[in-house]
Amino acid sequence: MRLRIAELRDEVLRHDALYYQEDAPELSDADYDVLRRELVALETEHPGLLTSDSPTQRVGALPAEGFDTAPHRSPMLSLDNAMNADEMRAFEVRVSKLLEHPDGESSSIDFVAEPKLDGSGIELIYAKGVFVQGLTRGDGQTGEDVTVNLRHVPSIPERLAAEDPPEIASVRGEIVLPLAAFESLNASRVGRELKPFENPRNAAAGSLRQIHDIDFERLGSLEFRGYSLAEGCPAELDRQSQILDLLGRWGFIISPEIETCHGVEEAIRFHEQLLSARGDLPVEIDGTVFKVDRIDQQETMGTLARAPRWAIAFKFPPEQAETVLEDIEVQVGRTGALTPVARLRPVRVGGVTVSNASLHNQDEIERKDIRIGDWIMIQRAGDVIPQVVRVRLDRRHESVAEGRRLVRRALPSQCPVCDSPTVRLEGEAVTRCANLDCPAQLKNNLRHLAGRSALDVDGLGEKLVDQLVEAGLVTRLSDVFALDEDSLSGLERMGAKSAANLIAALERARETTLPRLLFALGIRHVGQTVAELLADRFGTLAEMLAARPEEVAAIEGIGPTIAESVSRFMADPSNREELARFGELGLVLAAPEEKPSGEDVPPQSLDGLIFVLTGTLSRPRGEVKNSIEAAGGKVTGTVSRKTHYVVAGEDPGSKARKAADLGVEILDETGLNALIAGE
DNA sequence: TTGCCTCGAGATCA
DNA sequence: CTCGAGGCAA
Repeated sequence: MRLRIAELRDEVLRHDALYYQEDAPELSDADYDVLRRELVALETEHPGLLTSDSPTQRVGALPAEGFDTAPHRSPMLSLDNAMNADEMRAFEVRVSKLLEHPDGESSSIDFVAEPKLDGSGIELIYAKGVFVQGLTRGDGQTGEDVTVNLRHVPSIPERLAAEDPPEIASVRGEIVLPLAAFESLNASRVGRELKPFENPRNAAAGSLRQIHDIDFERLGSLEFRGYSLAEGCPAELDRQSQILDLLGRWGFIISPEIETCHGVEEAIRFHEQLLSARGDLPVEIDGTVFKVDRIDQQETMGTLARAPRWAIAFKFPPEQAETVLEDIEVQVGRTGALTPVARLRPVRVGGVTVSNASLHNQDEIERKDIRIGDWIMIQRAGDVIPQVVRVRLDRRHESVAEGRRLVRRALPSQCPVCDSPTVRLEGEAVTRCANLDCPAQLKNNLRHLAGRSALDVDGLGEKLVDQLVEAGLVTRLSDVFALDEDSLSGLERMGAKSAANLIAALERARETTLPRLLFALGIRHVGQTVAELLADRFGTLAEMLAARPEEVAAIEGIGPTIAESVSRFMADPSNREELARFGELGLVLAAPEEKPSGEDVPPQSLDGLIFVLTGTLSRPRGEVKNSIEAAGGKVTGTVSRKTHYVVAGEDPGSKARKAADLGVEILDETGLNALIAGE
């Protein structure tokens, strides 16, 4: 027995090395799995023989903290949505216009229709046909490197089945957990006295983020389906449908339901058929994705910052459920706004259990005639946020109708937290607590100040903020910087170590930058963007405090509302005192940090320049536009004094004349390319 | 908004 | 063992 265990350990270690270091596994994942499981089983049976150097005990090869991040080869964008057939038709009109189709010819546009998989978006990189890296979507620019986990997903080929694979291929697709696998995985988890997963989507996304004790059963039940090739597409392919075929030949699973539709009406019919087949599919889907099939047309249309213009996600109607509105609670936000929140009898909808939903404001409650005790219909809109659709008036109980139970509770005239009078300004939907020192506002402001894009105070979370305010340790924002180990002792879950950590975090947070400070203050209408603008314009806090309202209002991108709010804040004596106190308590402003464009992004040769295109260019306009935007420039439609360059192709239109009139420089394509190249 | 994962550290019990 | 914080994904 001892011998067999030693043998297995050596084998597993050897294959680990082949797999992770050499990138040349000899065993299939399944065979490796068998080996490893035998070892685990024997060790479990004979705990006496378990040693710490066994590969089953090892976490070594994995990063100690979280996953590394890595940039995507090109941004992973999202898709525009259509919620109904009319929005689909509007999409088709946009497409036709961009392709300059005369009316009536639109039926000639081919769309590839693919089920919209409800999983987790992933990019796989193949170098010379070998799987080398897999990333989550992340923020679209940068994702988490989950390669180690993806190597155990059976439908991700280790090698592309290609004669002559591209140097680099970037295959994008979705990781899903098929329903059958979800069921058996949960059965097995229950058998092992683990909590079953709530829904396949979260189980799949969670599987990718495991870092210890890779769960082979879990990863083995995932499925990857490919849907695009962001890099490495052979030049002879000119349609999305051909790319899908290629991915299939390379060894990827492609959704079998995929079809090409001619024109929008056919697309709408496909979508309806898919909806009725939804329940019979092996994986969860939440709509249909339509892409313009021809790649030259995609290029002509181009891509916006957020999403390509040549694709759309036609979503299925959101799942709805009925439940009882048990109470309406009133929350006080950072700005003092009172928000009514529905407390619901928990109900499953769209794979999760919903028990809260915002009711937004008083008008909303009245418009829908929502009363405590009502049966209401809820749905999850836009994938995420639960909303109250309507009241089931036919199910309204007599006692609710007659108002014997608490009905249609208006937002109170007194703040539920501090009892100060509330106000609702003429023409505004929000009701506010007028007390600037309201503890609820203070708590939220403190949370905001501690947030990652503000002063970034590590470890200062919601519970701690509650305690600090309730204990009276913080009565205004600057008080956080007066905290010390002594004052913290006595708070819940606050031992010596936690206290020291918080003090250290505050010490780090004391050194910050002007934009972060301006954002951290929670000035109305000042988010990260406006804070940056203000900091760019004024440079120092002293300048900021000395700024005249007209100067603030004159900043490009800042309108009268924001300017008014900023000026008022800066003029307020108690705010000025607060700012001074921050300084006294050690807050210092360092030079502004590098803009996020810093390291990996090449220098932006066209930064801030505005272009107008005219005439026939050698490439589709969308392409030219993309390359200008990729270099940091902007392309607009009309020539004005703000235009920096007009790019003129073959027989230019009136825009070239206008440019000449306004004295705007005119470039040909050669000139443009030189400019992009940085000359 | 919910569900998932990880980490550090406090709380609890043998 | 449990909790709080933090991060990620839809």
